[in-house]
Amino acid sequence: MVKAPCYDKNGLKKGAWSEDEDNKLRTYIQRYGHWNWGLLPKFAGVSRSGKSCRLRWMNYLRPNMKHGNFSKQEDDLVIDLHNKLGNKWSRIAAKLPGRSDNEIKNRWNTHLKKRVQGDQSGSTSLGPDHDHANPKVNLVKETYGSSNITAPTLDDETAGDFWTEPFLPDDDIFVPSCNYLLSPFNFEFNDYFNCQSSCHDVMTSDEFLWSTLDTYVEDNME
DNA sequence: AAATCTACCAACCGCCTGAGA
DNA sequence: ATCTCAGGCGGTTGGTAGATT
Repeated sequence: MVKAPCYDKNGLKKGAWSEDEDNKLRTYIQRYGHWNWGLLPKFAGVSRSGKSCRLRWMNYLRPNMKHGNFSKQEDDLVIDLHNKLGNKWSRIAAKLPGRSDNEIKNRWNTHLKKRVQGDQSGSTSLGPDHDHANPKVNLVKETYGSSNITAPTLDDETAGDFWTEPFLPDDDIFVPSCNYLLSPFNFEFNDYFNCQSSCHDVMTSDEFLWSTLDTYVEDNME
């Protein structure tokens, strides 16, 4: 189901993400945000490309991401939006809370495309409570239910921002007890790191970063 | 029980776009 | 006006689990 880990020519890891990598990336972004995807992996302590980190965050680690089966309402909304927008997965994803463009694309290619093709030669069988006139309403109903949360207006072009704006941590979010994660604003450590890494043309492993952190802590903390 | 096939989906790759120099 | 680069997007790949032979 997942790609086996391997390494590219720069020593950056590829393939499936480990739980440890997920935790490092999640923890870093929750604390400092994704201020620069290109540099973020180094500061977060993961041996991945910035692109890989961005993808992992956007598709899997972001808060409130749903995983698993799509509801009928979600399927209907994807079909409706695909009918209107075509393969604009990011725009479709902006209308589906908790679903990434990648997930929707996969859903379309593996299930919905066949269903739509089949429907063109027959009729659809939607649930009794399905709002045929407005599938968006179905999704909002299901997603928000009777909660007090106010959903964005799905017709609002800015609604996508509601789901993709920078994440602000709250008390419920898991944060490991590492007290010296790299901050882009921690210039003292940055200088220290650059000094320590000067003999390394390329940072080849996160072990190096963490060992440097350990050394830094030993040298600078009581 | 073993081999093969199929469906699924996480992740990668390459291209495009927009911002800044 | 042109170039560079980071971020984003959409198409594709490939590993795995489950189904089938």
